[in-house]
Amino acid sequence: MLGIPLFLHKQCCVMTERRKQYPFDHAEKKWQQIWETEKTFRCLNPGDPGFDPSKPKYYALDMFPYPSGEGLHVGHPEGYTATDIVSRYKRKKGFNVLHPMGWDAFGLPAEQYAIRTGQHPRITTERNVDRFRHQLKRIGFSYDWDREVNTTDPDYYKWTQWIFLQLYNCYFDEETRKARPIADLEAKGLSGKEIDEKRLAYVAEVPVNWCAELGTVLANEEVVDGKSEVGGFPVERKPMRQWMLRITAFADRLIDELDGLDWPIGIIKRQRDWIGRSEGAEVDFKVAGSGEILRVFTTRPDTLFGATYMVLAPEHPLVDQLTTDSQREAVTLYKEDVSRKSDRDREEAKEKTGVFTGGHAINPVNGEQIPIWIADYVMISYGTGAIMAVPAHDDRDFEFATKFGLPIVEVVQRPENQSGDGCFSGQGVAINSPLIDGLPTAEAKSKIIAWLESEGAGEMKVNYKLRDWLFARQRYWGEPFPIVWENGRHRPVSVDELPVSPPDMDDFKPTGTIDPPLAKATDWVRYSEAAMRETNTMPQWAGSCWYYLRYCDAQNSDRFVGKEAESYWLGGGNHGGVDLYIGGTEHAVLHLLYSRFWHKVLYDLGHVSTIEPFHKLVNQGLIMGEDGRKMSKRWGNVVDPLDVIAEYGADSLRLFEMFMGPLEQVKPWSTKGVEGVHRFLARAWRMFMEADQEGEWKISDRIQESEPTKGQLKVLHETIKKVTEDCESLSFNTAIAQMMVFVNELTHEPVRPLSVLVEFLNVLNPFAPHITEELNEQLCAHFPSLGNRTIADQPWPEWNEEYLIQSEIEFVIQVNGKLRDKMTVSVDIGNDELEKLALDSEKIQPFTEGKTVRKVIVIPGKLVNIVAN
RNA sequence: GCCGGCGUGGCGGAAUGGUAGACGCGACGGAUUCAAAAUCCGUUGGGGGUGACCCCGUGCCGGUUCGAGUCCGGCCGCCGGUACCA
Repeated sequence: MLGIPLFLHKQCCVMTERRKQYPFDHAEKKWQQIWETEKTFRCLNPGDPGFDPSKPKYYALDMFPYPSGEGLHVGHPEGYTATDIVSRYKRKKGFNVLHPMGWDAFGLPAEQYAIRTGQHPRITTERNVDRFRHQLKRIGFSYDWDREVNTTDPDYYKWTQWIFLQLYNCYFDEETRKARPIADLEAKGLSGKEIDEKRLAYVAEVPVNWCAELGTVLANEEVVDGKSEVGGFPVERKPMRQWMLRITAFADRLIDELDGLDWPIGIIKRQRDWIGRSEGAEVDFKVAGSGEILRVFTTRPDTLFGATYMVLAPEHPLVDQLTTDSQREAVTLYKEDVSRKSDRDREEAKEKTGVFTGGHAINPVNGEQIPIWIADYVMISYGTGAIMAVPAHDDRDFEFATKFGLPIVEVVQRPENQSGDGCFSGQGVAINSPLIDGLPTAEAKSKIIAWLESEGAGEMKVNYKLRDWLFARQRYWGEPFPIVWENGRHRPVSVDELPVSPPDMDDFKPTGTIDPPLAKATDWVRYSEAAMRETNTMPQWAGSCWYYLRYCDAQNSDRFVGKEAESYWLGGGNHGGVDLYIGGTEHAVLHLLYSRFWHKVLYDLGHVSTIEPFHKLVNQGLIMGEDGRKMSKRWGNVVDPLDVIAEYGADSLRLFEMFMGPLEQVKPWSTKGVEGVHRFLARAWRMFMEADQEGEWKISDRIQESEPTKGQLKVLHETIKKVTEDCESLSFNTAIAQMMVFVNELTHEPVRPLSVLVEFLNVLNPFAPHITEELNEQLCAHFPSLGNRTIADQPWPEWNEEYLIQSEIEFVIQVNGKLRDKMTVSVDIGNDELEKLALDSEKIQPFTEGKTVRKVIVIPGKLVNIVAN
């Protein structure tokens, strides 16, 4: 195995040599070095020396990555390349462009690694960040690295904690629908306890997904099949004291204020669905033979007369009290049964189950007694955990009633055009409902709600699927809360104590109890004689909620973002907010919702100038492995951008990322495809350069300071137009195709006018910044008339429609919509003449012979269609 | 089940209701070469014809239109999201 056959080895070297069709390796490193040392893409803020206030601003943002131990794969730079092209394009269009990058670096993997190895998460995090930064720099992105942020940096999380204190120190005012300082409440004379109940950051005892093995609570989406997603450890539901954020107060605004946003409709819809607003009524049912009241939520109060039984969630607090002795055993068994089922089991159960409690409730509209059942198709976590069952008009109730032989009473007349029997859950006209008979559903609803309200038996109610945000984690590697506890009460630390840094520890293992690892740092926890520090940390979402704000003014040590910087980068322009935000769909709901929530609070408190943070959002599609499977270690199909760069160069990588297909689409990686765009760049190179006898590259003799021909101007201006429009619409794949067309044409020209080639370098530059700068430099050295300049500084060229006009146009002649002939005629030919030419065409004759020409349609500049039969 | 998105050559993909398949990959043929690689030129949706040309073709069925990949209705398939939300 030791002796590698020599010929193989040799062939291998030859392969590498042959692929370097132009000296990309040297040129790319050179220009990256220049950009680094000269801070070419440094972006100035208002007030900075040299800042040009006359330019419009453009903020192009990437979703910043979690710097994992694996490094980037070629999927990551897809969105980054898109924003980088737009950034470089906009700079050339005369914008001040903010294009930053940073690290979402708190998180579980670094902590898990620390638990296994004892190595401090700061060390691994730093190493991973270095690797990510190195990879990104090798791709040649035009980030302003002076604005790099890292959520684990004390200068950063200081302000994360500061924002938490803003949330802690304000409440939601129902009247103005705005966050207000709690000073308002103090002025009104509310007690400390009453105020604590209104804060946007509050403490509550809530059931959580507790994973003892990981020693932390998990979000619902981190629990799969009743086990932790990471490690597969058992997860149990248990009530725990937790920090919560009152996002539900903003539910309506989070829906309504989506309106002006330029987001994919799918994402808007998912946000709406997640918030899950539904309008209806809460109705009180008295429990027969006791003073208890059972409250239910329904979106169809108009069907109240059809409620033939009631169902409580098995976990409902009144179940035990309602259960009669004869049913007690069955109820207890059922509850045990349900508690053993995982959420997944419960969801997948096809057959409805449930038991009768023995108790009865009284329907407020007609005084009828209806049986009370418990069943696991009713969830304790939604509405009131109890429903009135209307089997005639609800599919689930219908299924349940049919199975258990419960009565079904129709109270909505289905419209005549909708036939069928069984359950009807649509809108119709109320029947068998004395108070509302004959009314269509909408009116019936409002009348019955008015009646309930007058009787004190219910009220209109809006329910949301959205829950308050569980904001605490039992972890080490996260932002500590700037909170201390004294005599069972919490209070904030003073702002000048920020940042509250995590203590240095060697042992990051979970404590084995519900106490977070920070509890082990007893010196740190003891804040004073009487007060103890909060030992929970914030979830990873916290740092990513506001990083786009910090980029505006990343070095500011007095404020989370300077007022002027914030209002310039986020407030200016036609709309507010980030002008372009590109990232994956995996953040369609949570990250974007949480960010929007914080932003709105900061807006209400006067700290930011827009109601929404992200004006335009685009999701890039996943890049699959070459085998069509998702890129993962498991399949061994992961492609490292650095390997691609070593073989074909960064420009080829960038170009191929964009050439694969539409940005939003899922598409597979292809090494052959990279070779394709690499060949294109090599052809572009050879359009400028040729190798002399010694194999040295020099400017081609065919490039001359000559007048361009009409044809050359035409293809150039077509290219400028196409690339400009495609940059605006993010259709980079077709922009590249057009540039290929340009190179194919110009390559064949015996003389290539300098002016034409220079403009081409301008449009190619945002896509392939290294090769274009290198060629430009060579041109400048050879043609003194160009002066000494860089391509990135040159303005984006305008296209001239005049050059696009052709003197002769090829017309298509159709008979009955089918292509039969083509002819080339002068552009200024009249429609009548064209029509005549078409009818007289020899090739057309056979198709019109013996037929009557009914109509001739002439589309100027395109075609003639003869209708004949 | 429900809600999105998408079905176009061997493959990735182009096509303001107006020449379907731009551009790229692959394949085939040729030039160059001792030979190869690289490069350059040509062909490349299917079928028929010596040929000029002809017929068929954008998942399937129907509709609107002078004209449909594109618009409308109904199906089928794939991908993503979501799930007893009362």
